[in-house]
Amino acid sequence: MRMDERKQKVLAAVIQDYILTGEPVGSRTIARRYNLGVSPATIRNEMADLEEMGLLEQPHTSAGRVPSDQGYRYYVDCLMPPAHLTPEEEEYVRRRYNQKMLEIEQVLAETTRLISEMTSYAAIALGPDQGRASLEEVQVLPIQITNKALLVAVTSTGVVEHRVLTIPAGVTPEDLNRISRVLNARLQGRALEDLRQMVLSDIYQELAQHRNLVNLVRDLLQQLLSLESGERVYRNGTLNILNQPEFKDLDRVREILSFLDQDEALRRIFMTTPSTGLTIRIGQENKIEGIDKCSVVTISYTVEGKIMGKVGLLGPTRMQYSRAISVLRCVADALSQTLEQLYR
Amino acid sequence: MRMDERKQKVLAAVIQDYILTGEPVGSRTIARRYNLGVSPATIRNEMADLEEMGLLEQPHTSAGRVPSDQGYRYYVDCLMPPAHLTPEEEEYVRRRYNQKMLEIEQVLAETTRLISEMTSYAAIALGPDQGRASLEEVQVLPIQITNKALLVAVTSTGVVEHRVLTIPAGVTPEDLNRISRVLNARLQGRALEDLRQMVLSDIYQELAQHRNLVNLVRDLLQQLLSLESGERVYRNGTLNILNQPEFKDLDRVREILSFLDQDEALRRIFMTTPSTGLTIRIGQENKIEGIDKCSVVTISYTVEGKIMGKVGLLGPTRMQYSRAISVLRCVADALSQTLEQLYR
DNA sequence: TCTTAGCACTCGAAACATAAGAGTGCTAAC
DNA sequence: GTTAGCACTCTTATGTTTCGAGTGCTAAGA
Repeated sequence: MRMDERKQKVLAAVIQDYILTGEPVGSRTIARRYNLGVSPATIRNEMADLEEMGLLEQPHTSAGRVPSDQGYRYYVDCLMPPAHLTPEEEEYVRRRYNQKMLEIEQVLAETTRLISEMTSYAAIALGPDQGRASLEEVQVLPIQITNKALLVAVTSTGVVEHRVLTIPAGVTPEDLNRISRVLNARLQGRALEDLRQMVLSDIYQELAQHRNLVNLVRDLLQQLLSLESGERVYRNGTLNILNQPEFKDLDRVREILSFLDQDEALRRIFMTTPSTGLTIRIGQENKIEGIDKCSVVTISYTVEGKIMGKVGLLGPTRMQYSRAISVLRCVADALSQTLEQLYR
Repeated sequence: MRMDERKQKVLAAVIQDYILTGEPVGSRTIARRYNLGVSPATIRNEMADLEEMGLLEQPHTSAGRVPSDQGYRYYVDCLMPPAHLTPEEEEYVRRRYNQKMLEIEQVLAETTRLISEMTSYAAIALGPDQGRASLEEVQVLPIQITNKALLVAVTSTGVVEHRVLTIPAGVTPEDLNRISRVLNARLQGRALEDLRQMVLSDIYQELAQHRNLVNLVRDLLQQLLSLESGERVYRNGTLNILNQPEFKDLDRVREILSFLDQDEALRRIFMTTPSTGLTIRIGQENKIEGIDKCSVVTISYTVEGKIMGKVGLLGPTRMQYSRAISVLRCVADALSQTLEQLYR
């Protein structure tokens, strides 16, 4: 069956109406609201064709039509009018990034907040891969008073992590200083995920000459290896799905919320997404159990042209795709610029 | 009306049965399952009395009885048999705290995880008041490569916070060292909430002699003032409420989940609780909008006899109170001990 | 050949009716 | 004071009816 222009118009009308109202839409409604210049009967014929093509579905015989995943897909690929944020909204996004934020974690947290606020869907984000990031600075700080020290590590992605260590009696601040120097000399510029395979025994040899440092150094290296080396995950507005009329079923809600609660699950969303540009996954296209009634839109953000991570949102398949896309485009843009500055 | 022994037995039976099954319980059930040696008719009379006393309620004429908030209250205060964890469970709790955890934040996160796991309710915790904690260490670290520095602050509660700073060109590591020394000398032992009222201008004067340090120092002091100074809030297992049959209503679920989502709301829960020992708030006793169908049990944890913060849980008024209490007691105990060691 | 008016048909949602069952309160007997 | 008996109440489940929205088909018209 061919997809002539009128079919396209009908399909677009059905989807737009359904996205707007959430109710199955009938031929009469289309004829009335969108003046295509033909009668309901004609539209009925077209809709029957579109159903046969797999683009529309009928919940039951006497209901209107509802878009199928494929229908949304066709709409998104071919029919959807391009949308832009208003200048005011673009300005608003820019302002939100103009706050003083000097750490990527803060920036990404703010990003998810912004996305969920502007779309009313659940916003998610994936931080840069810490494993590939290199160590930029390692310091062991003495802490007065207690028998503790602080291991601080800064990676090239600007993520700061710390670990508290117990130091054995007799270890002096000078010892710690020496340790810091050696660690920096040996580890600076090395990728976190390479640490595991590196010959840390060298360092161990060099530092553990003194008896009382043996335990400390072992502990320290162990802590270094335990630094989070995957991509960190951010989320915001997950409770927004409670406002979607299609999720009035408790079991489904539980399923989705539990899903969004797990870092690993969110990583899986991003993993199965091509690493570049904007991606839209509609319903079953998500090969992931539990969100097959949802759509996921993601976009990557970059620094100096290199992809650093991704941000995205999750909502019902009945999503305002054009809105979602324009928000994500704008936000990813502003985010990239912000990070660009951050790393300069 | 007097509360004789038989009434107590009937009330206890009704509540225990209701907690177990979640269904309104009738006189027949009580007579069958709990052998009080009297007939359903007698029990009916007692239940009518208990209803008149405000301890039981009837959803409708032909349903069984359901405990009222006051009924639970009487049960908790006077009837509930004391419960203890099994030795295995106590051992399990101890083992969970035997992991290497050197930071209070980690300990509290693990604590909420443990509580929600053991009770299937939502676990919440309140960290120590950072405002009253004193600064134990302030350091400004140079970071190689970039034009950034790292402000690290450690408070007496063992909380570590960091802030990234931009440093103007020309500032040397020695400058930063000097700044660290001065800050430490001036601020060590001061409470965070006193910083605001302190004459920071002294420090400003002392440090900002050099032109190029002016901005940095101003920035630095500002960051110090921005250190989180309230109590941090922890939560875990909030989605457990989706499993409670009494919360099958989406609106109620939304209300509670949104509530639990806000740090401020959680603080309010703890604030309205007397600062010592174990507290149980049943239903409307929570003077807080949105959780008036819930019960909250909290308990404080201490270090060297001083109250540091609180942990607790939130579930339906139909809660296994004795279980909740014994879990919280045991956990709070182990938590206190763990922190005790941490601070030694 | 395409379009459309007309109409019978389908199916779900809502309204209503009925029956079953659980539990109560009351009364009178023990 | 206790309890058996019984009428009564109210919810839940189930069935029935009605209503309306929307369809598919057919035949007439352009």
